Amino acid sequence: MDTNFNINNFIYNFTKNCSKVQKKTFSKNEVITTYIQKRNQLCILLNGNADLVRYDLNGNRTIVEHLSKNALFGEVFYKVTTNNELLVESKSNCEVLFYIYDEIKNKCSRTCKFHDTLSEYLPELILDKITDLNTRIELLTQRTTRDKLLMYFSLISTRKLSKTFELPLSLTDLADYLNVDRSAMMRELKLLKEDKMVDKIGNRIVLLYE
Amino acid sequence: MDTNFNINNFIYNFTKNCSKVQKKTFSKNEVITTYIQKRNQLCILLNGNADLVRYDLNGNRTIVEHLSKNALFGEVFYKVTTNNELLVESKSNCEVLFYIYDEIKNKCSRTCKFHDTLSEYLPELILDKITDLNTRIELLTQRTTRDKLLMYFSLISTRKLSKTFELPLSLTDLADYLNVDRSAMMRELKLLKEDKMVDKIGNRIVLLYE
DNA sequence: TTTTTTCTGTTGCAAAAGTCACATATTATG
DNA sequence: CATAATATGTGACTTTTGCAACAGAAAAAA
Repeated sequence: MDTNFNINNFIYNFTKNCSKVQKKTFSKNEVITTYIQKRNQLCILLNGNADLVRYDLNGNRTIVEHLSKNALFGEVFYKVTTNNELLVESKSNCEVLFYIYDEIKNKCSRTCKFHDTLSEYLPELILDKITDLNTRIELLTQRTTRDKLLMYFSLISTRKLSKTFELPLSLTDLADYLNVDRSAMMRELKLLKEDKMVDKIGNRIVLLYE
Repeated sequence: MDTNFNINNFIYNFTKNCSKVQKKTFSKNEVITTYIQKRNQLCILLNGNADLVRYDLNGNRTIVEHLSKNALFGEVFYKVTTNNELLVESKSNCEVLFYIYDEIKNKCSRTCKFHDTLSEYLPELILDKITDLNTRIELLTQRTTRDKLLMYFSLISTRKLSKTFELPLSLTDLADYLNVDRSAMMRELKLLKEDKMVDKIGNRIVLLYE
C-alpha cells in the first residue's frame, strides 16, 4: 500500500463530504493546537512541517516531536497530566485535518465513506508514527551530546542517502530537539570538527567517518 | 470498550484456532525476542512484565521501554538501523503472542475469526502504546536527573492514586530507565531526601511536596 | 545453611554539560 | 534600504553528571 500517495488523494476528495471533519490552513509560526484539555482530538498534518513544543517552568524549550507530511498528532495520544505547556507550532504553511477520535472509531454513519476509508488507512499512519516515536526515544537515550549529534546526523544521512546534507532545522532548534543546551552543543560540534568526524560549511554537514 | 478484559478473553479462546499465531511462555530473565532482522514481527504481552533493553558499545544498559500486560512490541515498530543490540527480556513469568503483522493486516482468511477480532481490538492497544511512548519521551526530555526522578515518582503516584508507593523496579533498573548513571542518581536521591522533597524507606517512596 | 551473586549506598575525582555574557552574522520587517 | 529581530559562534566559569572503586545488605543459588 502506497500510503503517502493514496491518503492525500482520498483526504482531498472526501473532506468536504463529512461534516465532522475540519480542514484548516496555517502559515508559518502559528499555533495549530494545544494539549491542554482532554477532548480526544486527533489531527493529520496533510502537508508542511510543524513541531510539538514544550515550554517548562525554567523557560527551557523542548521540541518534543517534529511533524512532517502525514504525521498524526493531537492530545488523544497524551495523558494530559503535566503542568507544562504543550503546543503544536507550524514551521511552514500547513494544511491540517482535525477530528475527534471516537467518531472515527465508531464510524459516524454507514453512508460516510470518509470514515470508512480513514479507518482503512489509519493503521499504516499509526505504524509510521510508532516507528518515529521509537526512533526519537533511541535518539534521546544517547548518553552524551556527541552521541546525540552523531545519531541525529546518521539518521538524516540515511534518509537522504548521502554523507553530505543540509540541516533541516536551525542549530537553535536542533539543540531544543536533542534536549541539550545550545552553547554546549556548539562546543561539541566544534570538537567533532576538530576530531575530523564531521565537517560543517554553513548549513551543510559532511560526515567524515568510514 | 473494556480493552483489558476483553482482549485476553478473546485471545485465550482463539489462539489455538489460528495456525499463524504462536503463544509462548517464558520464565524470568529469558530473552523473548530480539530486534535484529526485519521480519515484521508483532507481539502482545498477555501477562507478566518485560523490558526492552539496549546494550551499547560502552557497556551501558538502557531500559528503552517497560512492558506490562497487553503491551505491544516487536521489530515491526522499529527501523532496524542501529548496530546496538535491542532485546526484550522477561522480568517475570510471561505469556506472549507472536505473529507477523502483514497477516493481521490482510486478514488470513474469511473464516478466521482470530484475525477479525484482533483487527478490531488492535486500535485500542495501539492508542495505549502511543500514549506510553509519549509519556516516555516526556520523561526522557526532563533536563536534570532530579526532574527525571520527580516526574517518574509523580507518574507512579498518579497511577497508584497515592503519595506513598513501592518502587516497581530496582534502583539499578531505575537508573537504566531514566538513562542516568546509577551512583549519580543515588546522590540525587539523597539530595531530594535532604531537601525534604521525598522520603525513602527501603523500597517505599513518599512524596512530601504539596 | 552457606556461598555466591546482585543490589544499595557512598565517596573523591574527572569529564561533560549548563549558564551567562557578548560579538558578529544572518534573516525578517517596516 | 535601514532597522529590528533572530541565529550563530565563542569563552570564562559553575554545576551537574559520570566513572571507578569499595563496603555492607539483600537476594538467589548451591
